[in-house]
Amino acid sequence: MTDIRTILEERLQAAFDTVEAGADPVLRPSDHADFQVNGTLPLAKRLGRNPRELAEGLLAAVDLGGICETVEVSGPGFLNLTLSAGFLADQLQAMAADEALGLAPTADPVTVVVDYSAPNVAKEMHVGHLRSTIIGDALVRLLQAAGHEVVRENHVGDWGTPFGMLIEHLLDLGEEEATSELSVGDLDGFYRQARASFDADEAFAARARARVVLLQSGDPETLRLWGILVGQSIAYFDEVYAKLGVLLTDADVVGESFYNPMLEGVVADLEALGLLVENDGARCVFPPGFANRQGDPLPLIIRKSDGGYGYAATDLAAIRDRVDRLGAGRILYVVGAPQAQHLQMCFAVARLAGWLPEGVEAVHVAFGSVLGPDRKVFRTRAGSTVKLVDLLDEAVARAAGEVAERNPDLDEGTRRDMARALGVGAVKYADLSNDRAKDYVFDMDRMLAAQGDTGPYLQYAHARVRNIFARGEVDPPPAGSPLVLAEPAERALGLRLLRFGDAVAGARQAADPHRLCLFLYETASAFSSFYDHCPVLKAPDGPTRLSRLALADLTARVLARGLGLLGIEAPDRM
RNA sequence: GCCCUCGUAGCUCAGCGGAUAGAGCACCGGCCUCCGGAGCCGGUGGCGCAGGUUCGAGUCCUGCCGAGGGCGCCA
Repeated sequence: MTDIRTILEERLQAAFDTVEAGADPVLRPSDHADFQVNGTLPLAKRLGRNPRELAEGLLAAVDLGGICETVEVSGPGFLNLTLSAGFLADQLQAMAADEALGLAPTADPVTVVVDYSAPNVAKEMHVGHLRSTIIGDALVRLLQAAGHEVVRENHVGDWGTPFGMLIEHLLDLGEEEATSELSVGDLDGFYRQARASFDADEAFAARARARVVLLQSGDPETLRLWGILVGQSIAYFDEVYAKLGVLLTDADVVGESFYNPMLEGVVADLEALGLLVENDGARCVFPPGFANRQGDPLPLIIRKSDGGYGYAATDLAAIRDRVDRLGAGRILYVVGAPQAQHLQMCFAVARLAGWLPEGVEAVHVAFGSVLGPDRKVFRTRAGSTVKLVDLLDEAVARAAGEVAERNPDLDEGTRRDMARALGVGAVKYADLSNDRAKDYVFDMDRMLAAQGDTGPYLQYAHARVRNIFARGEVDPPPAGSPLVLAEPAERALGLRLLRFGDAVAGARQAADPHRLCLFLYETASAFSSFYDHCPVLKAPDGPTRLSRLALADLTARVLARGLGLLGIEAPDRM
């Protein structure tokens, strides 16, 4: 099926071309009609003509027969388009018959590498990882749905100086004891103890430093111990991912250590290109356009004065690997906003070195911080970071209370599934429905509220639709069933549903899931209004009943699919 | 000091250069002859300040004020 927007744009373009070839009609949704054409005003300005007269002329020239009920010149010279109910009904019928709900695959699929989540070995996942993981997951789903080849990369922090003390702590505890501690997910406890020994015990610190050297020199026994830490942590991350219901698995882990063998080449090649500058013993690149607080050029440190590699070296190696080995046409970094400058510098250096060719896009999909009620970075009352699992468990537990109250008749397993879908969905939706770039205040009461722009409200709307069929013991009408949009609420819902493709495309192009959230909330609202005003099972006649059932079914499918693209479940009951 | 992001209703947020700036929460008032009231319908209330570009600015540009973040060997 061809979406309405495309159809309208084609017809309008033909009319605009008669006045000035290529003039953009600037078609937009409107508060005053279904769509409005804004392009008349700039065009009139350019031609020095009266905008209303020009609009009148275009109105006469444009062929919208069978599509629009009315087209009129309005205000200073806009064209207001009101679609005909019959056309809308036909479009909806086609959409309902389409498995993909009108979501068309992209014309130019590329390989997109999405770098997200990135927890640290032997460190707890916290709310910062929540944002990266959830936003990244939604973007992966949106891109896959468009037919892009998506490579998920979880850039786990599995290398660096802290591993000296972590390995020594592991030895002090004994392998078995350490393994069991890590397997229950007390990662922060493990890390804290290691840190404490390092700070308090000089002998331990010396062992830790020696251990770093062994690790970096590839000592087999040290690598084996390191592998225990990494393996246990990744197993733990997998549990968290499963709890979150995201697509990431341990197969997507491409840790920092993966790039170790490539670092020497990064340095050598930068050297050969003449980009590397020795500065205070460190080897740096100074990409143009970056300055420090004195206004001097800002370095990207590739190799530290102690001979170790900076994380910039790893990030550059990753870019090369993604372009050369994975064939990336676009790389998305779902990373917090504070790292903007670092990433921009890496991209700049990669461009200078020719590792990031002209046609390959590198995009920092930046996001703001999660704040506590005091508007400071979210922490527990004790001042430590909040464990992601604790947060999820609390959300699910609260949802479970709600579910038990409303569905005392259901068996425990079903209730548990519902509570999980509800609790996790609430947390995800709250995060995704905010503008990525902004900080947001974490408020569990609000995200779990059943009213307002929340996950539970959307899931409820979906469950309500599904329940029409369960309660009425009817199946959704077969594909191709005719629709009638007689009531204003039917028309409003129908028009809303037809904008699904636009909403999905917009969210994908801007890498901004909150646009899809907004659409889904509006859809749920439109459905609720429709459901209140238009009896479905008790419709006045057979054709109306069938049409409303078809509209209800399409609503359920759009909500479920839309939520699915965000990584949020849509249970049939709740 | 320089750079980046953000200032929209009491609170939390939408708003793709277009008309009278929209929601939700809270508050006030309606709707149970109703298929799920976790709902629907209505009301009160707002673009940080000052310039500029434009036919038209919440949106783009400049300056100021305010908040957060970044600014050479942690990732």
